[in-house]
Amino acid sequence: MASDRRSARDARSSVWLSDRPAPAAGKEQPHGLRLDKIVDATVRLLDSEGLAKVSMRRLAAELGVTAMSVYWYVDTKDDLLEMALDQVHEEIGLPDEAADWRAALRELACEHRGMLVRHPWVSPLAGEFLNVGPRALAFADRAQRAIRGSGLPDGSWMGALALVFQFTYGFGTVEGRWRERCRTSGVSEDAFYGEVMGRLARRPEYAESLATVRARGERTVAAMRERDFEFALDCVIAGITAMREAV
Amino acid sequence: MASDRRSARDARSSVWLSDRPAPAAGKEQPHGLRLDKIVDATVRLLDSEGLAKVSMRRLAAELGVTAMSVYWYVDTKDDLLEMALDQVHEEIGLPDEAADWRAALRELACEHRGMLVRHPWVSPLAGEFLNVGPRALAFADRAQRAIRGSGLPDGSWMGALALVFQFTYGFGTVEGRWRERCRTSGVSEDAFYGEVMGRLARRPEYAESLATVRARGERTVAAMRERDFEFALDCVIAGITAMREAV
DNA sequence: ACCTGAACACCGTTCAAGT
DNA sequence: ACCTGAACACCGTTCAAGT
Repeated sequence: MASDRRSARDARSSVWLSDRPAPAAGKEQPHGLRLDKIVDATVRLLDSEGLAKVSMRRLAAELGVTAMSVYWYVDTKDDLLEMALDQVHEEIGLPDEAADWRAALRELACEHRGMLVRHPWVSPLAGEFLNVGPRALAFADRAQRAIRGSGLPDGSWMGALALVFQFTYGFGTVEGRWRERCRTSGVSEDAFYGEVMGRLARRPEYAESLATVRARGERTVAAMRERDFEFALDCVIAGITAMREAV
Repeated sequence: MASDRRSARDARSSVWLSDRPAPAAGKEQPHGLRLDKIVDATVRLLDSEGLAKVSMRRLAAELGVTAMSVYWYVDTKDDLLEMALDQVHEEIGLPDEAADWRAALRELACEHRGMLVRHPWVSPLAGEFLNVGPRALAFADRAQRAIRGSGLPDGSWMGALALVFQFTYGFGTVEGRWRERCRTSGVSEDAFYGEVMGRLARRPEYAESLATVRARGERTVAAMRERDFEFALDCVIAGITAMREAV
């Protein structure tokens, strides 16, 4: 519980790997504070204000309490962010255990991307921390059961998973950041895309490059994105299928 | 030039998309300051101290100048970081134009990963900014020429590139962060890996999951990483090859 | 044209004190 | 056991002033 806290957060550790029991809910306190309420408030604040704007003081204000009260429940801001990071992994829907490996991988990839896009602050945190909380591990676990059914030799399992989920991580990161940028500046995605393309087109050296980008032939940013994501997923599945015999 | 600066950095823009000419070197000033020297110093500081530790005051100290001097050459810290971000893209070696598409994509993927690992601060910045500086575009441009030779229908080009380079982005991000963590805490990668695995093994619910991770059968973290990366690349190439007829 | 110093409105966190 | 207030050592940036 909160009373015996880890002394300091050393550079290589994680809340989830401490020797203490995992951060638990506990019972309601006089001021209505409780670890899980604090984490929920953190997630809400991250969603509405973005990672850069979230501070311990701002969060405390949201909870109707002083900044230092939060430190009774949490050792450092990083620990709190790590808990918020794991928290949103609960949103990732896990495919039915009976699903075949292709369907399962596809569903997990879509769910992963969706979570990253709904919470653009997740990407930097997932890159910074180990991301070994219980919900993140349940997701990783399901992915591993999926790849075990692919027919790949077991030495290739982790490589294949890295391909799928590092791809969704990168794709979701860029997509989420792009959409957030448009949202906060009140510009439609298509208008912003047109603006960026127009400015790049003024540099003659990138003419050929822009032609490649435009070759998708879709009219909206959203349509191009779906096309790219779908094709990439098809490509991965086809690649795994082909590699089953290749090794 | 520095004298007529952009007024303020609006949420959706980038130094590279401003109406003004691209940030240029200019000539040496009395105090030895110059934009390119400032950017170089920023890169060095980011490499040695990490993104979190780099501040305008710290950078200025490194340059033997007060914090506010830097603001003569740069509008905001974000603009400066964007220039540092583009700067390191110069390290990415571009394959010979005669190389076939497979060799070219492989080389670009390896170079991209290498850059990300050498500069772990690049990942968060590449996620945050548009990354449309001249060096980043030259890299993107070469990748587009490579995929054009793959035989894929042109509507799939961007999807295939997204797959390759979002994967290398995610892979390089995790690898770089992991190595930095080990470096700053003075633990070997293998010792740290053993520690994390040991702690996860105490949770019985992840037994099957850990078995999957261990199936790679390599003895060092470095060897596992190379195996995963190689397999993922093979898989992408095989996938693209297979998709040429599929569409 | 270039650089400085003081100031403003913030941070995360420590520590002693309150109830 | 839980919460507060003051303080410390920082931030990015503005602004008026120096040379």
